Formats: sequence, structure tokens, C-alpha cells
Amino acid sequence: MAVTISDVAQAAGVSKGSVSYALNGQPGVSDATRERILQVAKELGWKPSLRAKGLSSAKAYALGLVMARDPRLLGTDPFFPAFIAGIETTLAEHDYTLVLSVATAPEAEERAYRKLADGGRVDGVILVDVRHNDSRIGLLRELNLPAVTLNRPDADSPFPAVSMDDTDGISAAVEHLVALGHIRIGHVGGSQEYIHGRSRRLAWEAAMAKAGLSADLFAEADFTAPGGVAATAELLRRPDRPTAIVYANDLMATSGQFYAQSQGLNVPGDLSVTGYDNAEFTQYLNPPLTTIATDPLLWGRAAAQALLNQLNGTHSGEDTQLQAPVLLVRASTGPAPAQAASRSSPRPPAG
Amino acid sequence: MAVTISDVAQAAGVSKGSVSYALNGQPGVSDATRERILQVAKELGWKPSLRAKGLSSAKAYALGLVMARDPRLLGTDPFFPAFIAGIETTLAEHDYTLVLSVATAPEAEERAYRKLADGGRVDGVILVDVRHNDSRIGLLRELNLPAVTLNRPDADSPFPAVSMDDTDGISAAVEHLVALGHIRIGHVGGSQEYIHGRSRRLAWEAAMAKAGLSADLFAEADFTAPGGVAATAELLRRPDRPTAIVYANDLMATSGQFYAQSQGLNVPGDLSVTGYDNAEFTQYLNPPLTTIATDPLLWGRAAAQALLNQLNGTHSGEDTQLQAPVLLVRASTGPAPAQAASRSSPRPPAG
DNA sequence: ATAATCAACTGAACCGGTTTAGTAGTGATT
DNA sequence: AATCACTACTAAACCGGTTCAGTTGATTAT
Repeated sequence: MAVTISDVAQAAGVSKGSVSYALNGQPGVSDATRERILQVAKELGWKPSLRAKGLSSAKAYALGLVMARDPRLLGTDPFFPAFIAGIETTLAEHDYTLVLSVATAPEAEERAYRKLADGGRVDGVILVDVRHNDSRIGLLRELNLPAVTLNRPDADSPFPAVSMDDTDGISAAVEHLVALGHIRIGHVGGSQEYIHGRSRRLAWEAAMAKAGLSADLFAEADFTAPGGVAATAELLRRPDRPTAIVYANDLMATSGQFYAQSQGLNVPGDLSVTGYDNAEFTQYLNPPLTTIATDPLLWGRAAAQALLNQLNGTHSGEDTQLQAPVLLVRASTGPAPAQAASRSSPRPPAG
Repeated sequence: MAVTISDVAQAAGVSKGSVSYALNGQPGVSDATRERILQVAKELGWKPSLRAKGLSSAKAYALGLVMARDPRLLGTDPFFPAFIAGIETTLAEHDYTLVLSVATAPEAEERAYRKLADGGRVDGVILVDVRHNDSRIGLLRELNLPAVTLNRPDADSPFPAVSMDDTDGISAAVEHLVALGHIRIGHVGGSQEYIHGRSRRLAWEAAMAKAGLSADLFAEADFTAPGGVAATAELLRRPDRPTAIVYANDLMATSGQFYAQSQGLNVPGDLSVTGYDNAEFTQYLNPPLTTIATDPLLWGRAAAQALLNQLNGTHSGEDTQLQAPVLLVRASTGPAPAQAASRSSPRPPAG
């Protein structure tokens, strides 16, 4: 078996308690004794048992993250891996680990949170993909599980939030398109059930209003590639079809751009396209995608830090506001087609 | 505080021991008593404390996974999220959770494994991205940490492996290209430090040999998009430049295809391209990418199952062999350019 | 009738830490 | 010299389970 605190105590000729004090930097031992104990512990290669520590201090030394996604979609999102890496960089500095849960079916989600809470597997969770009137807020409150949310929920939430405002990124995209002469700028939104789906649509509407343009070219999709195709088709079928589309994520922008091209439209000649996330592959599309770059790594760091602060009581009480995302202009956006060109542009795709 | 086993014992009028026996389905209690205890436990809403359980049974009820990647690369790989989802589907059936660790720097990797092992945070780990002469095998043996490896290491390993042979997929790609009339089929490999980088190259060599072709158009890259560009450029600079390139993953194929197009080559007219992984976005490239589809979800399931079997001693001793990946033919591959066309094809890119 | 066996159950030890209460020893205070 | 305060330390309780060693009472064997 591994070396325990009793072994150290015996070898150092002191009691268990003294060893505990010495190792945790608490008062109650003289410097000389502390030195000796540390020395002995090191020699014996003592490593504290997380389990024992957890039992007596009623902590799990772990944070939880539940990803509730269709497994098909999981691999398509560049956000999570980098986000998780960000969480880890923070946790690595403290003595915490990350427990990851994947809920592939909606009903599995609640079960996942209960599983994390029940046995005391984690000390808190990071809530992502917050939804409109998110039922998980109540669930976590019921489970008495500390949490931080990514973006502030629209329902009343007692948990600190770590937010990255979509507005600036979307505004920048719309302004960029307006500057290129676009008037009919559409938006393919993600599911409006998600607050980031909503906030991006609202940001688009606000930016359009600010530019004095009407925001009626909206199609709701679900952040998936097929959804992007369907929503794009819907917008392109309209008589007042857009000359530019702002997508709520890269995957939809990618599939939307692909669809438009397959319908004979030139991107950006006939249709300008912007994405959101700056997935790496978007640089290698034809044309490379103009998109909005967030920093999931930083987001992960901040979320983990906020949760740790909350756990040890040093939480400021204020939400964390992250740096706004930035627009990366690439070749999928260009000048609005001239009026003449617009009239003679390829026929709208068949229904 | 939460309700403990003592509360249940008291409420049921029995000893702690009896409650434990009853709840774990062990002999030592009559059916009547067992019923009563279960009933009381249910009424009180008792949930076993994972920590206490872990301490007395010396188990962590968790498996570990260390992803050692540059954080920039993490988001680009569709493999991990689906793989993790697969692990989870298996773990959800048992009472285990997944502890995820991200090692962004090489030297952080060993630390990550030690961290998981030291406090007894996990009962075993799943080893991914196995390398040539992988030092982690020795490390895990030293740490006395059970493990399964994804693919069989080339060094001697005491751990069961869950393998998915690259050969069939790569062979299928090469055969497909040969059938299209290609003679000069190159390979852009992933880092040969990884055994899956090696095995894909070996599979390409074997398939070329089988077709009576020489396998000399090889360029090593590192599974990244920029690496794919560089390796593609290298191959295209050669006087005997390939008319088709088999890439070791989708990301390199994507950036390679993009680069070739940027050099004025037509894909697949001048150059056919195949990927590996079937990342979703590859369907929406222009042209859509011919690629090799693996099943990371299944792989995750199998790996978790193998590790759990090993932990409870029911491991068969044999490696798990997964179904071979399949070739998905899309538009990035086409007939080899005619000899004349080949001579008059766009000039090779400048150095 | 008595011993042996067995099922059903209890009490306590145990896992490896933390923490509280208490003890010894030292030095300062009056 | 007695009191007090304080430091350095120890012993033991505690966290919430599991498990071992008994104990009891009923059943079976002789």
C-alpha cells in the first residue's frame, strides 16, 4: 500500500495531527519540527490520499461539466475542446480536476447533474449552453450545487455568470457588411432556445436598426450544418433575398456557403457570408470565411476561476465580463452586388 | 447535512453494518429486513457518499483521460468529443465518471498522469495518441495505474489495447485512386512519432506495393493544417509530383486541398485528395472531401468497457479489435489527369 | 438432551486524512 | 512563588461508508 500520514508520523516521531498541521502550513508546529516532517514526508514519497482528504473535509476537489449535445454534433464544435483546455489550465494551478459528463439525450441531462451532485462527486459545475428559462438553474439550486453559468441566464439565477457579449462581434460583422454596401443582410440564427442563439439574433437586429435597415431576413436554425443549409435555402428563396448573411456559427456558415455555391451563387460576388467562432478549418474554405473570433480558452479559464472563487468564498458577487470577440475579415465577404448585377444575378434556387 | 447510513440504520432500527449489507445485496440480512431497510433508505432519500465509499473500498469510481495536445489543435479534431461521448455512454451504465485532463505542454503530460494517480483520483486511464516507444507505458506501470491503450503500442505494453486498424481504410483509399488511374499517389503523413501516424504511412506503403506502385511520394507533417500546407507544397514541388494525395487526417487534407487550389490546381482534375476521420465540415468543402470514416463513439465505448473489465478482473486478456473504417467517396477524388493534360497542367508552385 | 451448525444481526475496527480538546512545558507577569 | 498566557504537541473523535469478529437464537445432527 501507499505511504500514509501515519507512516510519516511514526517515521518523524510525531503524532498524525502534527503531520497534518505541518503539511498544510497551519500553526501548531515549530519550524524545526515542520522542516523535519516535510523532509520525512518527502523521503517516504508521501502523497495525500484525495479520498481521505475529501471525506474529512467534505470536498470532492473536482468540478463538473455536463455537455448536453447530440453526439453527432459534439465533434463539430471547436468550442468545447478549447474551453475545456482553458478550464484545465486554471484547475491545474489548484488541486482540482475536471469531471466531464456527456448527456446525449435531453432526459439524460438531469440525470447527469444528479449523478454529479448525489455522491458528492464534484464541488460545483459549470453550466454551458444556457437556455431560455433554463430548468437547470432550479435543479442546481435544489441539488444545492454551486455553479457558474456561461452568459447570464434570462431567468433569475443565483449563480455568478461569466459572459462574453455577442453584441460587439455581430455588430462588427453587420457594420462591415453595411460598409461594403449591403442593404439586405440576413441572419441565420442558432436555436432561439439557447440564450446565445437569442443574443446573437438580438445583436443582429440592433445592429441593423442602428444602420437604419430592417431586420426581417431571419431564419432560425439549430447550429447544425444541415440546419444551416435549410435556413439558407429559406432565405435565398425569398423575393427580397439577402446579399449577405450573418450566421450564428461557423458550421452553419460553412454549410450555408456551400449550399449557396451549389445553387450557382458566387461567394462573395452574389452573397457575402460571415460565421462565428473562428473554427480553424474556416481559413481553408473556398473562399475563406469571414468570422468572429472568440477565445474559448480564456472563457474556460475565467469560468473555472469564478467557480473556484465561489467555492472558497472569495467571489466578488459580480459577473465576469470577458473581452469582446473580434471580427476577422476574410474573403467570404465583399462588396454588395451592383443593382444591375443583382438583377442579372443567377436565378434564385428552386424551391 | 445529507442523510447518512447511520440515519438509515437508526430509522430502520438496525446496525450500520446491516444497512450496508442490505444496500449492497450481500448476504447477512433476511429478506424481510432487507426490504424494510431499502424502504427506509428510499424514504429518507439516502444517497451513498462517493467519498466515504471510495475511502473504505479504496476505489475512485472514476476513469481518467489525458489529452496531450496543443490547445490550438484541440478544437480542430472531431475525434475527441465523440470519443468522450462514447466513453460516457459506457460509464453511465456503471457508477463511474470520467476525469478529463488536458496537458497543453509536453512536460505537463507526465504531471497530469501523476496527478491522476497520486491522490487516487482515478482507478485507471485510457491512453490515447500512443507514440513510438511511448514513455507513458513505463510511467503507468511505475504508477501502478491500470490502463487501456488506443491501438497497440509498438513497445512492450502490459495493458490491453482497443484497436482500429488503419490499414483497411487507407488501402481502400489507395485502391480507389488506383482504380481511377492514378499512378503517382503521394501520402502526407501525420507525425511519425505517433503510431497512428506510422500505421497510416505503412498502410499506404503496403497498398502501393500491392498495386505495384512505388511509395516514394511521402511527406511527413504533424496533423495540423499549416503542416498539411507545407507537406503538400513539398510534394507538389517535386518533378514527379503526385496526381493524388492520401492525407493522414481531414485537417491536413483540407488545408492541402486549399493550398493546391490556391496554386491554380483543380481538385480533383489535377489533384485528387483523400482525408481521414470524416469530420463533418468535410462534406461542405469545395469539392467535398473523399475521406475515411471511423467511429470514435464506438471506440470510446469499447475503450471504457475494456478498462472497466480490467478493473473488475473480467478482462479476457485479448485486445479488442474494432470494425475497420470505411472509405467515403466524395468529389475530391476523380480520374487521373490524362498524360497530355498532365504535361500541360499548371506549373508547379514556386519554391 | 446436547453439541454442532447456521442464518441473522451487532459492535467495533478500519480506510487516511482533519480537527478539536486537552496536556506539558516555557517564559513573562505580579 | 503562583498565576497566566502562550507555544508545541498528542490523543482521540470524526467524516460515512465497508468488513471482520463475535453474539444470539433457532435448526439440525447425534
